Amino acid sequence: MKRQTRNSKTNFAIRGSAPAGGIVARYNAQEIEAKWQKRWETEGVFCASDDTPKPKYYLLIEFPYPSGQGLHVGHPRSYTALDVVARKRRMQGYNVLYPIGWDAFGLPTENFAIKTGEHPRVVTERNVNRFRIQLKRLGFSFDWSREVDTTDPGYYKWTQWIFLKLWERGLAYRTEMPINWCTSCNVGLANEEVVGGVCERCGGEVVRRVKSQWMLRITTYAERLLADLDTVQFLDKIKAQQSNWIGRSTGAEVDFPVRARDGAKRSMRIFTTRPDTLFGVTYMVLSPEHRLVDELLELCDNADAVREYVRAASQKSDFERTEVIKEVTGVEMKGVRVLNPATRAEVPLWIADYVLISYGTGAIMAVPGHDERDWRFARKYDLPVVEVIAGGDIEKEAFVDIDRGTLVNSGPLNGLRPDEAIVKMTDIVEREGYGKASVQYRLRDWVFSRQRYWGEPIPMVSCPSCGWVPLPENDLPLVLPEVENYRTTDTGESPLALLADWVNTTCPSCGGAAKRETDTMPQWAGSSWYFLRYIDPHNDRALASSEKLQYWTPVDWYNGGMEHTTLHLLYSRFWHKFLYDIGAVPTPEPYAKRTSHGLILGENGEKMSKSRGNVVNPDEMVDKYGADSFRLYEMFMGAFDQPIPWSTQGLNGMNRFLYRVWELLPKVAADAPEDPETTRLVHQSIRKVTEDIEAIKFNTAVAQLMTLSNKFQGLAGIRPQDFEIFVLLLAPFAPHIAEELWERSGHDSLAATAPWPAWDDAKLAVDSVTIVVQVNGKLRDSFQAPVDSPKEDLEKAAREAEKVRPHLQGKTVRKVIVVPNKLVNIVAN
RNA sequence: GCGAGAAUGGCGGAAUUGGCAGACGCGCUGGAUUUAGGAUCCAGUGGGGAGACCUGUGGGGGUUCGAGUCCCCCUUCUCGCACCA
Repeated sequence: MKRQTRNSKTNFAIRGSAPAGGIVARYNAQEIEAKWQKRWETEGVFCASDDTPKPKYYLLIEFPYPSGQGLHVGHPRSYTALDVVARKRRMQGYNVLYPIGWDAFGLPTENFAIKTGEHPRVVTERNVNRFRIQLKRLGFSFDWSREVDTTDPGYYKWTQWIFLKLWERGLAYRTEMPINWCTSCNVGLANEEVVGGVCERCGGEVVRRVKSQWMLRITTYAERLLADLDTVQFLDKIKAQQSNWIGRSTGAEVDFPVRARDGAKRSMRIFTTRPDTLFGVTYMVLSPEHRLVDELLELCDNADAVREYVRAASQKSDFERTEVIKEVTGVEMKGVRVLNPATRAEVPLWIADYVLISYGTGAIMAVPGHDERDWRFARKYDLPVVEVIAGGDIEKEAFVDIDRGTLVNSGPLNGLRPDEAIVKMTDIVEREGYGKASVQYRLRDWVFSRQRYWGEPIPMVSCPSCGWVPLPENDLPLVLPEVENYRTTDTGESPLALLADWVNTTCPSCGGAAKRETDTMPQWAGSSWYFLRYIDPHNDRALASSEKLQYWTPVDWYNGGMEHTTLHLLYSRFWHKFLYDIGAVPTPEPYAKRTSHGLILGENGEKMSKSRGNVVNPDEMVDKYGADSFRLYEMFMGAFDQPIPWSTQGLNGMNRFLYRVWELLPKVAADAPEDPETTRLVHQSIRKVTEDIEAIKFNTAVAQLMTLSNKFQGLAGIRPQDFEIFVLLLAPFAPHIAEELWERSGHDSLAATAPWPAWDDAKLAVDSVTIVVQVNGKLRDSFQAPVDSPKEDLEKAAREAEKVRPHLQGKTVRKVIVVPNKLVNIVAN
């Protein structure tokens, strides 16, 4: 029996010793937290107002995917951080919008449905309910009245509407694209489901299957997505990732005439960032998927070998094609020659899969002397290597340095530096008419189709006479129909393809028989604009009213994980810019400021996951220690942007801290004397907590609160005004206990709506400072001196300091450095 | 390979216009109180040394009266991208 009692989940603090006098009840987190959560909710304290003279502040977190596992302790790190900011902003007089919703379409739910046969909607609803309960227990100041759900037809109506607008503007189109296909599950896989070249679930072989799919022309926005990074406050590393992903390169496109035995006029266009090396071209390369390969196939002397190479390349998975970097392969198109327009020399034409069809023009000029890949290839197939930039040793390796070297063997470019030669050659190419300056982006268009059930249906109809026809806006939302089976079909179509009644429809344009699109949208779709819906979540006439958008956009502060700082951020910026262009939103950028948090790892320092068995459940933590301790620990555990292992013992420490804070209450006394040191610490704390929250240094803000609490603990009596400031500073971090202490301090109003404390610079001033004395840079002594003492006084005092004199014995003082208010360093030998 | 970031006690981490290294917390040690302790309170806690002192921020150089902090070189780790012409 005894064992059982000891192991039962009870709040440790309840078992603490009775407080002095026994007047105040012991700290009971559960009781306090339930009480204040209820009061906040009944009074609607955290509902944002759409009609107030107050300045607005819009805080956004990445909305959660409601998985079957429920919340784990990693989720609340971001939510708590911005909750701290939200609560502080309200106290500072802002009208704060801090919303929450569900990114509920997606694979795990669908896979669960496939396994159990339960409808994804039912599963989603259950998961959302669980998440909601879990989040509410943590006391976040979300405006729950604005909750959105991407799977709600009232929501995805507008996701579909945006798609129609994109189609109208020519930004949505269809093309053949390969998908990942698991040969064992017989199902199309998302990239993240392919791990190490095999299916994540069954370990089966994954091959590429070409399918016609919807694409979004994000590349049209590449330049603006890059340039406008200058107009937003994203952490530098986030900007760097965005800019790397867009990957702008400048260079030139050059047309090379192709000579084949039929004598027809053809040319091959290439992109190069190094037009300065044009004189060093020794062969040309087409990617295996290039149009010219088909065209030239029958004109070359080794058609069989070429056909075989192209076939083999197409069989390779993406994984194979990119993984085996060291081994380059290719095949020459014998009998076909390419003319270098600059030198008039003929060079051979090769096909190699190190050239990608998806970048530039899918064809390159090979300069083995000055490009590593070309060098490797030339070595393997014994192709000539010509030096056109002196400065390296091209026998040993390609000389790719662009900052040094001199052009040689290059006619008009000889003697120039590479950077000069690039400019000059680009001019020549343009003047002579066989090329032009060009900019290329690494960014690819966005594959927008998923052959899945649990996503937004794409509102398009395929008509044999009209082609692809959009649904009229009035027909939106196109509701996801019920199906019997959630598996993709054997042909790789979405399960929707099996619903003849749904697929077969009439063409909105000509009224003839037509078929609906059966692909659905990717999970990225709903999450690309959700922050706009929070602004006006129940509007059925627009995605949000323009007045409300005018007031609330842009999001003032968006925080999320580093794992979403490329794709999600880029996609939503793209959609937002598009919406801006069609006049649907008032700002060109969605987020004014973006920060990111580090991952919370398991106690063993490894990534938290069910398979590793190191997942920590926040419910258990809250049961045991309370939401306030939990929130404090999430903020205190380490630098916000660093990954950090969880420690339940550390959380226990926060519980102890709150217990000590609670025990301060009986010491608060109206007649307590003012202690100048305490007053100074109070004002220092106001300043530090105020500034640290803005600087995302939540851990040091909490540490300052602990320091102040420790100071209070050492006093015989605490002045009420000092204690109340402490309570208000604590309120954003541990809001429940703060409300309780605020109430017990005699307030009827809420701490959540009290004004944020202001510090007084005059109170920070000190009248004496500690002066450190060094001899030859080593610390020997220290003494107190009045602020701003003259240098002479400090030097004199330093020379006479007790522990200093022995170190000066028998030495000559060469120099004395005096830093006012800080230190004296005596140099002697 | 490219890009970004990091390396400080037993652990998480503080400290950068260069000026007392280790704030704050965890853990640990000793003590008090207790029927009991994963409760609470008090004291201690980078390493070495009885001590005055010596030594110490991944490694090696440098600048400086003075370097965790600035400069050069190197090592290791984390994240993102990866044959992008």
